[in-house]
Amino acid sequence: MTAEIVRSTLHQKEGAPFSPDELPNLCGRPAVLRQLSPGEELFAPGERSDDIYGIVSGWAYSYRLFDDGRRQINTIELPGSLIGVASAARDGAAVGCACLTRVVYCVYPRATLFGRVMSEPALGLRIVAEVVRQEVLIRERLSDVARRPARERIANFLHELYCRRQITGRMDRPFSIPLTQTHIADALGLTPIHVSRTLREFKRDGVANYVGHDLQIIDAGKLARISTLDESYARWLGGGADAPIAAAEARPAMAARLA
Amino acid sequence: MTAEIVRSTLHQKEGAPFSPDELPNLCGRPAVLRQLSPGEELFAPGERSDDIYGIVSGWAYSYRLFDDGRRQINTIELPGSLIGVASAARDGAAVGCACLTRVVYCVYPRATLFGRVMSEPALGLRIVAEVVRQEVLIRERLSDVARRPARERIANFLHELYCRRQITGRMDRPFSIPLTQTHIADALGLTPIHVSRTLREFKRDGVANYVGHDLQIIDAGKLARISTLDESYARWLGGGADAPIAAAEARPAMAARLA
DNA sequence: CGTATCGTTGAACCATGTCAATGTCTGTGG
DNA sequence: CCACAGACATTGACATGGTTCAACGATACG
Repeated sequence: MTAEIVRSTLHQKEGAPFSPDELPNLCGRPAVLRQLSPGEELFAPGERSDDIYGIVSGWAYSYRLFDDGRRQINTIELPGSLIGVASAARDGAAVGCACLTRVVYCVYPRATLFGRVMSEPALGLRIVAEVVRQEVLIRERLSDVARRPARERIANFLHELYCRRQITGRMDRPFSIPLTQTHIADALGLTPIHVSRTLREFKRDGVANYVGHDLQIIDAGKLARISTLDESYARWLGGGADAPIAAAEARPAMAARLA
Repeated sequence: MTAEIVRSTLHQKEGAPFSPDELPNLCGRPAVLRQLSPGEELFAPGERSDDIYGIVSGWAYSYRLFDDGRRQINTIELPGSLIGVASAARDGAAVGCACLTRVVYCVYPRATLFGRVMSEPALGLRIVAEVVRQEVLIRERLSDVARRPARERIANFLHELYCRRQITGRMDRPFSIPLTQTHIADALGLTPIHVSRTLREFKRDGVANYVGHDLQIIDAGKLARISTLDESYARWLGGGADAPIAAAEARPAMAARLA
């Protein structure tokens, strides 16, 4: 039993460690639920919060604000995301989290959630898995921003979202993304102007186009071809249809010292 | 007692969740210890490993390798770091971890470490804290790479290392960093050539200079002035001399539903 | 119908990359 | 002790992707 929990927790077969359905009961009893409209904030930069949030439905983004007014979008949060675990590690950091669509989420006081871990250790492992999942996304973004030209960078970003879409709940067709060009720019370290130019090309090439305030993916195949996400990553994003892994059984550590 | 563990885990007062001293006994009994020389790898890209590593002494860096041969350095690992928690989430990712100096580290089979969490839940929270710590570093790096010009980017990077130095064990004076210009370039998304130019300026301005293969910080004050790390972050890096936090006590979650 | 928000377009500029050559140090083998 | 090779760092000339500035266009909303 223990071994099984460990195995399933480490090798996430689902899109995220937590499914939106189970979030309200994560602490054993029903959590507080709230909802917000597009543009509103779960928490604002500089605000000290002792809560952790779980997204039940909708899109949000967490970001950091700089003195000079610039904004760095770190992650796009979809249903199943746990928000605030990392943000609060360093107190006083100017991080915030705002909604892109209508968002329903639950609230866990930190102490309650972590207290629950003490009585239910497997929850701790799942939280580790969730934080790790976010870290993987950010590492990937870092590589993109550091080394890829704007075109690939944007394509990778959109492709990532396209792959994560199954978590969105609805598998719309065509898939549409509630992001402004300024959001994209702030996520990727570009200028809205340059995003505009690049997206213009995407439109010309029949890859993606704005419909109202949503960016619609017209041809996912073309998008995938422009993007440089490798296939195994794309699969992992989509819910870990990764090759099955022979998980080691939990057993006592071997004792040995350095010669 | 529980509340105390939760509190101390969440608001890390030390430089890292784990101290190098306690790493060998993390799983309850002495872990396997190994050591490597500069340039050798704890694990190589593409290698599938079911182990997690804890750095006891020395410097290492974890990185990702691309098809085109490029390398993205994600984090500089210092004593106390837990490596491989994130790397293995997505199997088959081309990530590796290599030594910058002689490194002593311990090895935990994943299943053993996570199995231990089941019997000692507080360990789970400490692992969460460690993963979160790394994530904060990467988010910061992302902001730098996305928005800062090369000069600030490099200054921030060096300043970060300078602040983390107390974890290095020896508080050398002057502080020296075992990184090649190519390492710095690969960490920050720059060209070694441009790093060279910028470091040349740093030398001219009496900020930092190479001595042998180590970059020595000559004037930490000047470095801090060039860098844009905010003060609270610098303190956090240095071991969380953060303002004390009134930690909430662990208590039952309030039950309430969305109206 | 005025105002706000977001996207588009063009022209000029510049931080950084690219290419290519040279310099410096260290260790090694004859 | 010298010759040589390998790994890094330095320097200069040139190319360019992306920014900046500035103006204009479209769409939505009260």
